[in-house]
Amino acid sequence: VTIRDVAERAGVAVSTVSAVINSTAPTSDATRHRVEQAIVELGFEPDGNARNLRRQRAYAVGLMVPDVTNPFFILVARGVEDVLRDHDTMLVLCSTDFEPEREAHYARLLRARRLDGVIHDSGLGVVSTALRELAEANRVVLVDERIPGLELPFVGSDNRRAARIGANHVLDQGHRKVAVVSGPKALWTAEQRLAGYREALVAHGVNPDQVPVVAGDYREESGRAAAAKLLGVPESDRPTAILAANDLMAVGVLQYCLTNGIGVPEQVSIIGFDDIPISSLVSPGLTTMRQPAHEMGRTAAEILLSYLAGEEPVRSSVTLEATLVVRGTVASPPT
Amino acid sequence: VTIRDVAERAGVAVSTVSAVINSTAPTSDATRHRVEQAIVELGFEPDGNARNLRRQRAYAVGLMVPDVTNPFFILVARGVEDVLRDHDTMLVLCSTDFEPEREAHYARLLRARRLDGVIHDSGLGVVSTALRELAEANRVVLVDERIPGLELPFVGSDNRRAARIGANHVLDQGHRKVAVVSGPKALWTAEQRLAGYREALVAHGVNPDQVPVVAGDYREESGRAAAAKLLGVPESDRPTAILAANDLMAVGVLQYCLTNGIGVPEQVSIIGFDDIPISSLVSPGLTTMRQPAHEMGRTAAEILLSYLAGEEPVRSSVTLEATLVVRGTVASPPT
DNA sequence: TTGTAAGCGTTATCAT
DNA sequence: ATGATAACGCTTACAA
Repeated sequence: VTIRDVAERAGVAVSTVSAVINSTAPTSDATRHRVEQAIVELGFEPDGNARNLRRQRAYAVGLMVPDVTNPFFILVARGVEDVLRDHDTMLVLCSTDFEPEREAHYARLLRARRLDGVIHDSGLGVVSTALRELAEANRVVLVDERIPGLELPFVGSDNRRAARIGANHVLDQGHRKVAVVSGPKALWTAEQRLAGYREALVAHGVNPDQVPVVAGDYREESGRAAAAKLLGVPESDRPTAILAANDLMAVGVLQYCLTNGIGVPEQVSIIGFDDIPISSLVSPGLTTMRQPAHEMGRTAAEILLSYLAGEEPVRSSVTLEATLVVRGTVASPPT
Repeated sequence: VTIRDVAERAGVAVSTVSAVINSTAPTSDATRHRVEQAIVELGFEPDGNARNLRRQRAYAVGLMVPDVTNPFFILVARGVEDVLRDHDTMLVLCSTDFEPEREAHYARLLRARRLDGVIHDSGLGVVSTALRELAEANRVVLVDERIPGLELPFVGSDNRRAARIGANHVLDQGHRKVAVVSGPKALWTAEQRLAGYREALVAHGVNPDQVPVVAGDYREESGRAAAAKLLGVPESDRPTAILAANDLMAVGVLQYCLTNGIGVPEQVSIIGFDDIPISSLVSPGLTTMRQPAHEMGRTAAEILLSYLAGEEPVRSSVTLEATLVVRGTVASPPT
C-alpha cells in the first residue's frame, strides 16, 4: 500500500497526501481529514527506504565501540540511544572488538549506507584510512577516546586530571610502592591516564620511572595477568597499591588477589577507572574514578543531531567531570 | 558521484556498471576492467538508500531487548552481530527497558523503515498490538523469551528443565528451607523456571506451596530487595538456600548477604541462572545455570537470515542446552 | 555482451 | 489550496 493508494482513496493528488503527512504545505481541514481517514483505513505507512532516498538521509546513526562486553560502552550506548529515540533515528551498533579490519569494515558499511552520522569510540587510537574516509563523507563525533590527527568534535573527560586525582587519593594514604596497570599504549585515554598518574607520583616525591608499569588491553583478563606479574613475587618486593587504568582490569587484579590469598585492601590497595556497575558489586567494592558514561553518550548524540539539523552546535567539544568514588579497595599500606 | 558518472567515465552503459558491481550478468574482461578502473578512480560507492528502495530490502535487522544493562542480552547481541557482519547487514539496537510504550515505539519504527527482520527478546511476555503488527509485516524470530499467543520461530533453552537441574543441585546438598526469587510473573522464562523449581521441590519431598516466593524484575536491585524481605527475619526463620531466577538478582541477594554479615555459603546458599560474566567475578563465585547466550544470538540470526534468503530453514525453532556451573555459593545447610 | 528504459515510493517544484 | 511531474540513484527486464 503506497501513497498513491491513499491519494486515490481520498480523491486527491499524491502531493497533497505527502503535504499532510509532513505538514509541509497548508491544507484545508476538509481534505486533511479525508486523507487522514484514508491513511488509517489503508493502514498506510510511508516507506522508509523511498523516503530516505528522496531525502538523502538514512535517519540512522552508527555507534562504533571497541567492546560491548565492557559495560562502560554499554552505558555510553544507552545514552546515545536515549536521545536518538526522541528523534526517530535508529542506532546501528558496530563492535570493532579492537580489530582494525572490523573498524574498517564498519566504516565502509556506514559510509556506503549513507548513515547520517556516526559516534565513534575508538579502540585503536589511530586513524585508519577507512576511518578518515568515513570522517570525510559523514558527520563523526568522537566520544571518550580522542584520536590524534583527527580534528573532530569530542565528548569525554579530562583523563589526565582524573587519573591524577585518583592516584593522589591512594598516595595520600601513604603508599609509596605503587605499580600501574595501564591501557593499550596506542590509546589516548591510556596515555593520558598514565600521565596523570605520573604527575601525582612526582607530586608525592616518588620517581615515576621507578614504578613498574605493565600494559593491559582494558579487558579483565589482562588485569589478572598484570597482577600475576606484579604480585607473583616475594612479598617484600610487592607494590602496596595498584593503579589500574580501567575498572575491568582493576577487577581482574582484584580477582587475582582474592584467589591468591592476598588481602585487599590490607595487603594491596587497588583503584580503578570508569565506575562500571560491577565495581560496586565486587567485594570489597572498588574505589574508582567515575566517568559519566551515560551523559557522554547523550551529549555526543546531541551534538551529532544538532549538526544534522544544520545548526552549528554551541559546543562542539565538551569535557565532562570525572569524580572519585571511594569504596573499599584503598587503605593505608601495611606497616 | 553516481553510477552514471562511472558509466560515462568507463564509456559504457549504467546497466553494465551495475552488472559488474553485482556480477549479475556476464561481462567481457575488457569492460569489466574499465569499469572497475573508473570505480576506484571516482571512489564510487553504490548509494545504499537507492539500492534498498529498488531491492525492497533494508539490509538491516532490528534487535529488541529489554535491558542492555543486563549482560545476558549483550551476549545475545554479540552473537547476532557476529553473524550479521558476514552478511553485510546492519544491526539496529532497540532497548525497550521493559516498557510497553517503548516496545511499541520501536515496533512501529522498524516496520515503517521496512527492516528485513527483527530478533525479539521480550521483556513484556505479552503481545502488544504493535508487536503483532510487526510480526505480520516483518520476519521476526524470538530469542530467549517465548510469547504465548505468538507462533514464531524461537531460539532459547528449556528453562523448566534447567531450573529443575539447578534446584536439584541445591536440594541435593540437603537444603529443605529454601526460598525463591522469581522473575516478572508475565514472562515465560520466569514462569518456566518457577515450574522447574517446584518440580525439584516435590521430587525432594518438600511442599512447593510452603516455600516463599518473592517476585523480582530480573534486575539486581530487586534481588537485593527480595533478600531483605527473605533474610531480614529472625535467624531461625531464614531459608538456608535461595533460588534466584537470574544472575543479576542472585548477585543482588549476594550483595545483601555480604553487607549484612550473612555468610555465603555458610549460612545461606545461592544459585542463579544465566551465567553472565559478573557471576565469575563476584566472590564467592556464583553457582548458576549457564545459558549459551552468544550461541542463542547466533542461531537466531542464522534462522532469520535463512528466511530472508528465501529458504525455509531446516530448523525453525531450536532449544539449546543449559548447563550447571558450580562455583562457590552453594554448600550444605548449616547444622 | 551491451544499451535503453521502466520503475521502486517518496518529496518538492512549479503551475494552476 | 491542490495537482502534475520531475527527480532521488539504483536494478532489471527486454532489445539490440
